[in-house]
Amino acid sequence: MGRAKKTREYIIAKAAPVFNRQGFSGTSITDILEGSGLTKGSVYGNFSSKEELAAAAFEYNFKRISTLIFSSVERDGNACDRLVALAGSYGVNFDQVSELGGCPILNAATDSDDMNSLIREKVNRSIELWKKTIVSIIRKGQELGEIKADISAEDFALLFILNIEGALMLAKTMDEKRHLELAISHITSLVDGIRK
Amino acid sequence: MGRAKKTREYIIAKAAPVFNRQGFSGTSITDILEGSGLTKGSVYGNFSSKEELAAAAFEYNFKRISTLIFSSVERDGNACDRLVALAGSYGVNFDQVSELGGCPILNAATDSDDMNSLIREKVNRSIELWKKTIVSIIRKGQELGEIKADISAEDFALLFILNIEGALMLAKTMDEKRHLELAISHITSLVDGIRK
Amino acid sequence: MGRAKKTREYIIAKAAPVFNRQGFSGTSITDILEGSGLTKGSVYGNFSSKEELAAAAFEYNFKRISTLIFSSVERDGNACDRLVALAGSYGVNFDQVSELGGCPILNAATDSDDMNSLIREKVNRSIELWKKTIVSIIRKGQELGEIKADISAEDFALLFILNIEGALMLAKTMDEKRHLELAISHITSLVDGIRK
Amino acid sequence: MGRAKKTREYIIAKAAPVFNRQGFSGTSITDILEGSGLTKGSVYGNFSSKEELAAAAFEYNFKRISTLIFSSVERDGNACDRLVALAGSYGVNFDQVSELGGCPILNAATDSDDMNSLIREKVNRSIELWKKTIVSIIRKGQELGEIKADISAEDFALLFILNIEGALMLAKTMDEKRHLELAISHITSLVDGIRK
DNA sequence: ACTGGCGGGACAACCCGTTTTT
DNA sequence: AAAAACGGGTTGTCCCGCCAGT
Repeated sequence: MGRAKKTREYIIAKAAPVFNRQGFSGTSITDILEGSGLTKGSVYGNFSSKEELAAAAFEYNFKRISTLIFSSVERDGNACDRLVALAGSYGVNFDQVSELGGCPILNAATDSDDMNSLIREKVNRSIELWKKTIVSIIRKGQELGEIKADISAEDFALLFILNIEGALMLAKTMDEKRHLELAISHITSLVDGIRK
Repeated sequence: MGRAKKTREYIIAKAAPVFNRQGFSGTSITDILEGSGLTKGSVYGNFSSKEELAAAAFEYNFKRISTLIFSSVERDGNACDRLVALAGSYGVNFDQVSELGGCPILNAATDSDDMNSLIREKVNRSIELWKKTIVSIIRKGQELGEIKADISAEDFALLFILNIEGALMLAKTMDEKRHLELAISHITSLVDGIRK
Repeated sequence: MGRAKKTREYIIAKAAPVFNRQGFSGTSITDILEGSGLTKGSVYGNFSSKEELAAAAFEYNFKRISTLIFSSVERDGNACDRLVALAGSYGVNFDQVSELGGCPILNAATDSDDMNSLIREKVNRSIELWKKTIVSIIRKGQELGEIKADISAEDFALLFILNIEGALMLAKTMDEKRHLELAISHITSLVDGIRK
Repeated sequence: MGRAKKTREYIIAKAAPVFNRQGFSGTSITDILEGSGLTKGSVYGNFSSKEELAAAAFEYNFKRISTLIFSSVERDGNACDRLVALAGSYGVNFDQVSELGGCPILNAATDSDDMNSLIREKVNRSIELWKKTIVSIIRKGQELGEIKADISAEDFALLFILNIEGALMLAKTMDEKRHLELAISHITSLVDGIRK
């Protein structure tokens, strides 16, 4: 990685949790600068606007959380087990995710400022990516006869996501990790329902 | 209603959708003033700060959406039918809710600015209220033998809420009303599962 | 005193120390209202502008302090003794004057906002009045042969005033009552110098 | 001088007479901006608050007036002559001082807004400095046998200052330079009184 | 008739994201 | 790449007019 690239990455790493916690318009460039040794010059030398930085920060956040979540899911094995493990991973990593300001998808999707922006686009792409991952687990499970064939993989993936996101919101707002665990066990029983 | 009270209500009514759409720090007092005929004098004469106004606006939004949603649910009848009707009501009223900027609970809960504020408190109270309503429907159903007695009313209510909220987020972000309907039919099948 | 007159006086009495302490532009109408039970309506019903109120407040302050200072000076007796007593009176009443925010003449004269205003005029008239009082004491003393005849009463009066005012400024700013007492003893020796 | 330092100095130079004439709360940042080619950004880039700027402006004013006054006083020579020259310097430079808005010490000390502020502190330090200068002239005179040894240098200095300040106030308010001259000639005779 | 207090809107101080200069 | 300047935006306060209710 070149030096320029490195600075860019450093800025993003510093900006990411701040944007995730405070939202786009709640975050000022100065907020990001504080305690980072950065200067406005270096930020605007690397990003053409606050929005571009925020977009890069979102991607960084998403990748970070994704890595965290997916790292604890075996790459192989029974599809149902993998789904259960994936859901469980949100519970296991809840505290770490909270520390970074919560789920970046949930935050960015509801951060109302970025309507019509390039962030919105990235959020949608991220959800699609997430969905696709789940869909491919299910499809593979169906091919291997581990999951009922007449189940809509798309719908199940969506249900999975929406349960996690809804639970994350509730857990964070009400400060009740239990609510997330409730959703996880619900998903687990859902998975059991499609098991062949 | 006195003149002052009326102005106060008018300000809240004008501010509510703007806050709901743009979030707290994404909304400037000027945004609210624009096209409302209001002036700063009248706003700050009636509210001591932007935050106080935002809190009042949240309450207004919540009450408005609640009325919308609950008005289409029969006050009497079978508990399961009522739960299904309640879930369905989110689908029926989706467009109207969208017009107001989406679910105020979802918006306010994820609006990262209001950590530690009086809005946060109101959001939590609103969720509790919503939960309590569902719980009481279930409890009544259990008493009348319409719903299995061994079901946790609390957990079911939470699951209900988190499915709706997660779906609302997905539907809004991806502009796919279908996702909400998916959650509704999921809830419907969940209700069928607890029917006696 | 009619009721209207009474309200007017009450407003002035409440406003006077605030203006004396905070100056014209440093004082907001709201400052005066606070903790007085007054309302803006009543203020603007009785005074056409903030400036008019400030002018009335200055007069009130001046009269109050004058009364305080002159009340301890015998109306008759030796002119030199009366001058010494007058000077001493500033020392005796220093704490009370301080409580009201200091010498209104000094405050108003140096309150730079009221250049070209009706307050400026009132300040000048007040100084003239003060000077005249001292001049008349001296003149009477000269007529009665208590004071040297070749002394300029005007100049002596001016010197008297300017010593008191300068000392008041120093004493207040540096929080050293001693500085006022120094000026008083200086004036005392000055008086001794013109005694016949 | 670096560019930043230069801008800072320029801002202070522009702000100083405005603050001296209009007082702290009577001066708005916009007042300073007007006709100076300055922008808000540059002001707040160089000063963290209005108060900090006002404090810098006071120091600038004080230094400027001090230079004006003390430049016409010989560094050597008879102590009494120097004291007389110093007093006289206020008369000679009265018009120039007036043009800058009057004596910054008098103005700042009576500008009621800055109670408890860092300006107040600077004012006190300035008076102390002024006093010390006079005291050292006297002390030196006493050592050289030009001034009576039993005179309190401190008290004389205070008397000197308070006469000048009181006279400055009177002269400015009543628009009578004569009053200042009266004080100067009074000080002159005071000096004669301590001459050995 | 009068006064309490709501409303008006200009303006306050200060901060923002960004561009220009060094 | 950093520092400084920019100027329009932010929330909130100001003084004051004016109307509603006694």
